[in-house]
Amino acid sequence: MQKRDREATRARLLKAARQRFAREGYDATSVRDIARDSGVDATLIFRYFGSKKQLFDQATAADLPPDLLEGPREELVARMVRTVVDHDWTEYGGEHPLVAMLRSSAHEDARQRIRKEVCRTYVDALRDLAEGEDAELRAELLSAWMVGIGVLRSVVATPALSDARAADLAPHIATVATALLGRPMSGTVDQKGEPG
Amino acid sequence: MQKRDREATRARLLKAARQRFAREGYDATSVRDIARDSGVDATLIFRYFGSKKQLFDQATAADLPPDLLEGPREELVARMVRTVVDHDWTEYGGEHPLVAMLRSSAHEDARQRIRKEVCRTYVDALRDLAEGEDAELRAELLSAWMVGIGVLRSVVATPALSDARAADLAPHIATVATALLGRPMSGTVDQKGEPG
DNA sequence: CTCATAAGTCATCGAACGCTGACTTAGGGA
DNA sequence: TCCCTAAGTCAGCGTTCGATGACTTATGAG
Repeated sequence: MQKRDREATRARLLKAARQRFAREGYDATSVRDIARDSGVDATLIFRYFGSKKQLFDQATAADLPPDLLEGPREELVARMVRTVVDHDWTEYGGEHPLVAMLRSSAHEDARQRIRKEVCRTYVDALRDLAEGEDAELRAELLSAWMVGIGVLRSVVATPALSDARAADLAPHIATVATALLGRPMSGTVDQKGEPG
Repeated sequence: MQKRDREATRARLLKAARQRFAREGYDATSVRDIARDSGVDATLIFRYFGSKKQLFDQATAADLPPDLLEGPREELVARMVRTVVDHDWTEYGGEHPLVAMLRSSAHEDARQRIRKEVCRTYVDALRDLAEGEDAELRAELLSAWMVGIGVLRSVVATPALSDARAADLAPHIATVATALLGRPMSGTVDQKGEPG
């Protein structure tokens, strides 16, 4: 028996909710499921979060926009791929939060969240790199690639991409990013003081 | 009042089911929704299809693998993009069937369907074109792009890609496909006897 | 027209859903 | 130790879900 601790209980609910919502989507997840997973009474969900919807919003709120903008510009795409491929997303049921949220994309709220996140994390950052007339379109095309890689990895589970690490993708990333952005792009992220 | 016609009623149910399941996913769609949309009594769903699940299977059964393999090999990717971007998917609620099925990807059955479809439609066809050591990986990377473009268009609804026609993407498709496959690829589909 | 049959309707089931208000219990300050 | 308060429990509400079986009605063959 654990001690009574409001914040710890809240955290356990949030963690279980994140995993359930990621793996099974909003509709297929019941508040009773989340309560059972976390070993917490279901009614506390409403006491602490108000409603299932508000729990979803808080559980899937992207608390972690990784430091994509830090580092050399020519490594931006490589850093994006690393967050999609190498990052540990076990907190989100092992799937990239964006891919996970696609499962709940029947609801307009979730769609807007996805839209905002994709634009903020990928398109906006890439548009600056893509110079020329249709910079927006090329930035979106490269963003589409990132999202597609995430989808094929964790939803479609296609053989080669599922097992691939970011390093395996590096040469291809460099080629495509360079071709699409019209400027030389690196496929790998330079690690300070790390042996090559 | 329309005449009693088993096949016509079945077809109306299938059509309504396709649109509902595509737009809102499996869980957010109730058999009563489908019945209301099609103006048919809900119990006929179980009489004609057995269960909601079997209706879903039949409604989303890909009856249309477009003739992707017909035509010049160097136009294969361009043909794929056309089916994603230019094809009229109003029968599926205006969204590409694969993207629509992603909404139901919480269920393992749907995931397997998606996996089979992606592999059959995209990866298998592209692997032949990608010569060299990691042909499989490059085929999957290009497939990921196709899927990602579909997702950004209809789920994320990013501005430039949503409005784009296949012709707008042509030069970029040619560039990326050529770079990834290591052989010259066309960005457009040559139309027989059609003025350029 | 008759009427057997197939097409469509109706009432309703049990289970699961999100959610609520009244209740019980643990735990630290006095 | 007492006891007030906050943390956690419990029974159950109203609704909706997928699904069933008995019923009614239209329709075409004879």
